[in-house]
Amino acid sequence: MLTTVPRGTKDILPENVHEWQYLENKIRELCLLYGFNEIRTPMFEHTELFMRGIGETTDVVEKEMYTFLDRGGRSITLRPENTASAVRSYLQNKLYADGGITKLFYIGSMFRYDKPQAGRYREFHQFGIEAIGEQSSLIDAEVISLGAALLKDLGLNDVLLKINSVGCPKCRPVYREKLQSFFKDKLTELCNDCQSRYERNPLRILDCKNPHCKELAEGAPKITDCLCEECADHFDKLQDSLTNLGIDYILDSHLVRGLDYYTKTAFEFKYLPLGAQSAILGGGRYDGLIEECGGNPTPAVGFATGLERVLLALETQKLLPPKNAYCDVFIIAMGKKAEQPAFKLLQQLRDKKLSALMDYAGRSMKAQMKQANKNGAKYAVIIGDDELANESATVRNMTDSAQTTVPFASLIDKITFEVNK
RNA sequence: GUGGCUAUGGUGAAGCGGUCAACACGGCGGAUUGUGGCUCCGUUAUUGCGUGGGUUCGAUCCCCACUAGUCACCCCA
Repeated sequence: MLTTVPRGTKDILPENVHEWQYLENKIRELCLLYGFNEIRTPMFEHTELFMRGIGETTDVVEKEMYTFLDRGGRSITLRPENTASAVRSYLQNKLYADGGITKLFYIGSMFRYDKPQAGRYREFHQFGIEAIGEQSSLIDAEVISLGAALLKDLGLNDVLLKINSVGCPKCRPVYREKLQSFFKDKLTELCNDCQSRYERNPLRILDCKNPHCKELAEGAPKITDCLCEECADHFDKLQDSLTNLGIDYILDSHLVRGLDYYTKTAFEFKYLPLGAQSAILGGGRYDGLIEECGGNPTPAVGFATGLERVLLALETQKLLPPKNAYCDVFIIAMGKKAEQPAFKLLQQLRDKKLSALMDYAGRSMKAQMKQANKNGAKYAVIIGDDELANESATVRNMTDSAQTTVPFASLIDKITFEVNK
């Protein structure tokens, strides 16, 4: 126990952090380009925020939240996603006061008590964006295009964009009824899950993987045929925008998002080779959430993407950057007398912003050379008895093995010059 | 939460109911005087085979539980 991480968590080790940094850098670069600003909200919030925001009957809230009472008796929950928090912050800090649209993005840990498997962790990381305060379908298209651009920038080509509209409080109930009457006489044939979905959330039946349910669902009314005029228009315009931008998509009337707050646009980028975890980026519009959280009715749209899954996808495609060694100079001190002068030189090089390393164990020349090599040093600087006697160091270029003798007096300048050239 | 599979040194992995548990990589050291990347040699790896029980004269190899990983379902990112 003492030397084991809790189930579903993972160390990101030094040999892999560069992959995360690479991904995060790409994300920040892109968000800047699209005018999204980073926001960092607390890792935990009042439980109520997620219950209201995400929806009490969702799986996330019902069985996946890390909820506990703090010492003051408050019910606290580790954030299972960041949209509710972003909206809370938007309201609390009156970000709407700036007028117009508020464009936010976040990167951070989320927590869900799931059964872990590859690409699914209890602590996982999401990057997401939220555009709050604009109802035009252009912003939906912008959000989707940012997602598409990210995956494309990363080199991930074999992704599939699916879109759908889940309607609004006006037209969804109508559709819901139509669906129920469609399944009414098939009810007993549906799987157990779907039978309970029939009452609670019949839209979910369309999403069922059970082959028989799939069969039964064939010919079910499509929500896109039942949208109210406003939703239908919004959806049409979104498709025009996507086509206009050259973003390929497929319509999937069975695409239903898991969280209650979605309205109108729902979309998902899939990377099929990941199997059950193929959903790498998903989002949609949530025009009702801000009001649900106590604000004025405010339209909003956003997405979230699972960084572990993106990384997994990049790994299968061999798209991750290699870790590059970072060492300009390795100093080799031979013998006790050379130790302090070498140590001083180490500091002087670092003061010049050159990355420098040395060995402290008094190993053999050969062993130290090996270390220099392993660390990817560009130069090795050797200081031993001969060098001390001559007040000069031996500088070895590790790539072409050329060696020169450089007086201590000009050593720093010489090395700095060589490395920076 | 349900079901299947798996669990050997830092890593990848062979292996058998009972002599020192292969091999490869890695680490460390060496191949004449103070020199790396290739090659060769030696050495090392909680005297040990996830943890705890059981069967047995005896288990790393058989059984059970637990833990963890993995896959599928559920759901999601």
